[in-house]
Amino acid sequence: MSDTSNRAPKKTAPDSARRSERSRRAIYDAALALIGEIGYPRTTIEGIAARAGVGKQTIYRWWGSKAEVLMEAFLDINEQNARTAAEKYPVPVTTTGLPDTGDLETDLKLVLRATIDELKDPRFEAPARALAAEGVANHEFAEEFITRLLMPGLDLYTDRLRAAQEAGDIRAEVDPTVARDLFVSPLAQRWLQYTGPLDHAYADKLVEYALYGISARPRKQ
Amino acid sequence: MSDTSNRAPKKTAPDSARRSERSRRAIYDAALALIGEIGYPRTTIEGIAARAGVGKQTIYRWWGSKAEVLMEAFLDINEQNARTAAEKYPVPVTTTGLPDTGDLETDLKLVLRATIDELKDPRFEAPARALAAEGVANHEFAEEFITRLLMPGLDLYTDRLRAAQEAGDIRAEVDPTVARDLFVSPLAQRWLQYTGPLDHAYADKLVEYALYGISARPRKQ
Amino acid sequence: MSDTSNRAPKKTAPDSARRSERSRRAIYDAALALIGEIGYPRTTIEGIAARAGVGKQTIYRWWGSKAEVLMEAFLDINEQNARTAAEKYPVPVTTTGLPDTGDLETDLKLVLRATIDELKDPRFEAPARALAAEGVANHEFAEEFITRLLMPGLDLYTDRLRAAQEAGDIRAEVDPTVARDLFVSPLAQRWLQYTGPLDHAYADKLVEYALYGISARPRKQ
Amino acid sequence: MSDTSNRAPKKTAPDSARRSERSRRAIYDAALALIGEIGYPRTTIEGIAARAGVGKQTIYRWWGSKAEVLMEAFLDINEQNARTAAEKYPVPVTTTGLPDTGDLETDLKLVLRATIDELKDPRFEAPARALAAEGVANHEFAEEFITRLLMPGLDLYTDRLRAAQEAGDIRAEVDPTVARDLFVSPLAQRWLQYTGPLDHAYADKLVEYALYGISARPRKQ
DNA sequence: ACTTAAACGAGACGGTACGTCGAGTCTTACC
DNA sequence: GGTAAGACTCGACGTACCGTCTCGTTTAAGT
Repeated sequence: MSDTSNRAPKKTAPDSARRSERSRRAIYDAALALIGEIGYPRTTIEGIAARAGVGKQTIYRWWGSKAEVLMEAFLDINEQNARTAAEKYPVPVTTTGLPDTGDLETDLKLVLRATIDELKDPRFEAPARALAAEGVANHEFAEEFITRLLMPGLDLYTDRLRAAQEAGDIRAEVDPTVARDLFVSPLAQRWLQYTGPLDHAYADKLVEYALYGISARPRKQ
Repeated sequence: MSDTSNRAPKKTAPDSARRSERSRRAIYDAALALIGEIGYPRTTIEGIAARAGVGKQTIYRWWGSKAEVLMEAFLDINEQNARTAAEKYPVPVTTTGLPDTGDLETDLKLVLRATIDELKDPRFEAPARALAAEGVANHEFAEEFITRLLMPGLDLYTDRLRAAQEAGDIRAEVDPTVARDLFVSPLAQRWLQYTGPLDHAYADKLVEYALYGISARPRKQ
Repeated sequence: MSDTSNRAPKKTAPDSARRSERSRRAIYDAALALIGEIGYPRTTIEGIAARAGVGKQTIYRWWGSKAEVLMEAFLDINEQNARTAAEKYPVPVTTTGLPDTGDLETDLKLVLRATIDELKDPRFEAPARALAAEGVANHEFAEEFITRLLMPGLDLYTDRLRAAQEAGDIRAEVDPTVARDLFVSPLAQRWLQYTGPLDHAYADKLVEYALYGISARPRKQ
Repeated sequence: MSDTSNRAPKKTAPDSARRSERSRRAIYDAALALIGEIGYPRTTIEGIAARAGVGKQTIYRWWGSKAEVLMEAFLDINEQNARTAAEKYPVPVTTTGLPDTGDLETDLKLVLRATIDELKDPRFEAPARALAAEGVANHEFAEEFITRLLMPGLDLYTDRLRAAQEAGDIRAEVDPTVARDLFVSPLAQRWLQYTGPLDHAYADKLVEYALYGISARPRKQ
């Protein structure tokens, strides 16, 4: 049931059974709070430790870097959200996947709009950007970031599109992972790089253009 | 016509007329070399100064941060490339814009493939990622980064698409900036976040899907 | 008995119980060595730290300035000398005070000669001058310098003179601290300001003149 | 015959005939003002130049260090004082020497008291201490300091004492330079090292003790 | 009066050290 | 053995001045 695998130990793996749950949570809380208040670069390990009422060594024992702390803090939030959602709905959305009402266009617009709303959540913004930036700059970190945080979200889209393809709503020769990028990447870039406004109208246009094409002429051949 | 005003002075603006061109170039070279060799985070202002054979104050006098140095180094490269290109071709590509042979699909594939090749250029990689990461994390920096480096490149796409629209190749009601994202953002995200392979086949698929849509059914209404 | 209070803390006083004795001695040694080798002004905190194999912060944690380090280095030497002397002689000189053979003139000549020899000790010269100079220039520092280093030495003279007065060797109305200056200040000035040769003959003359006066005529009244 | 030679040039001796008198005075004024306001160590060459409205190079051209500037500023003050005094009195004091009324004791008390008053002049204090401190720490500088500033003042005492000796007021075998120290050095040390109060009563006692001795017994032999 | 070369103000430059901050390691005392 | 606390070594930060080096601009001498 519980996670007994050690993560990122330094010398001799610490005994995670004796780990202080209290400190772990305090560290997550302190890290997220500080990043929200003073920004990621000015958030220091020392600052997190002091705010959490924890020794520095306790952080270094269990994590390899500030970025790792932040990522696990995020994963922890996800987990809690999932648990909370599970209480409300018998079968949580994040487990089932994206809604499938049979109307692909409507479903996609709905989900993209929701994604945009989530990206614009101010509590979410600062730490999420920090995490993304770390991933851009640091290949090694990116790998963990992608597999543990980013991909699970993207796969929901891929799955929904694959389902649509099987239902005959999407052309058979289309690669679902590429198709997924047509919807998701523009959102990602507008969020990451401020290349334009990120609103519901944008989501709707993306869905229309991607589904039916922008060309005024039929495909060659 | 172009911007000759001095930028980013500290206390009492230094006299840019007396600025040492020699030092400026040495600093760009040192910064790019170090970022390539040891990575952006381990590249320090002190390291750049030492490598460039320059006093630290000379860097702090003209730039506000490591990121600013890097950005201007990039702009400087762009300028030099433009100058070099101008010698070869009477009318440089970057001024004219993207190629317009009349065949939109072919043109787009060509340009996207070239963009991908450029993104994968190993000399380009490390500093460009550093710059992008800095932009993701730091809104203030992002603004300059976007207007001075990112947007000029994106606008070439927008312009080409607008031309296609005027030529009747793209539906009239399509927003060219949104259309542009269908091609460019997937590349951006795959490069920034390693969400999938970034190759010529990918570029081709993107163009096909975006131009003609992925839907197996006609648009509603 | 001795001074166990912590001194000169910066922000939140560091815990002197956990202080590294090893580093403290290394810092004293490095400071004295550097001052001897390259002189006081060219001796830097960074240099001391590097030579002592110590972080700069360790110096800044426990001392407020280069001068304070030097003074404590001196006090440390004094302490060690006292300890060493205590091993040789059951009752150390510095505790007993100046010799009192009953012959004031001889005693004073002996002690002044010894003082001159000590002042001319080459190991002693550079750091002692630096300390004195710092005291001349800086009133705040002077206070500590005087009470902790200078006065204890001077008081030995005052005490000896007071004893002589009680023995009837010195006129009753003479102020011993002023009398002390007649012997000590000329030495001090010749050492500090090079106003003349500083040798045993000088000491002898001082004693004779001060004890019996330079006037060829009797006192008025 | 007179000294028109340039002093302390750097590379090729500057032409002192073309020297700007205006700048020279401005530099003296700025140096003394700054030392009075913020203290000697925090007074910088750059600060003096800025305050004097002068280029740094103008200082480096004519002086070798901050201390040299200060010393010449002092000599300049002396000169001006001498000139001012010369206007009042036909034969200036500093040229004639100390007063010689025939009563040695009274003369010495008068002059020592005047010296003490001068030492305690607040305008005089900060720069004079700085100069003295520099002399203590730096042998090379000390030499100039002594010959040009200190000794001329001390010689007045020596001369007066020699005159007294010739008049039969002081024993024939007494060395006047040593005798001089009995009066002057205690003042110097109390001023330099704060070893006790420096007032008129102290001056009086010094004169009495030095003239007639502190011993209660006659000289041996 | 005109020419010309040096001194001048200004300040950018390559450097060194400052005093501070934080990283990551290590030690001590507690539980 | 994990923990809170914090001293330690190390290295970079951004600042302040150093002393040197151009730059024009006065300015005084010598034509």
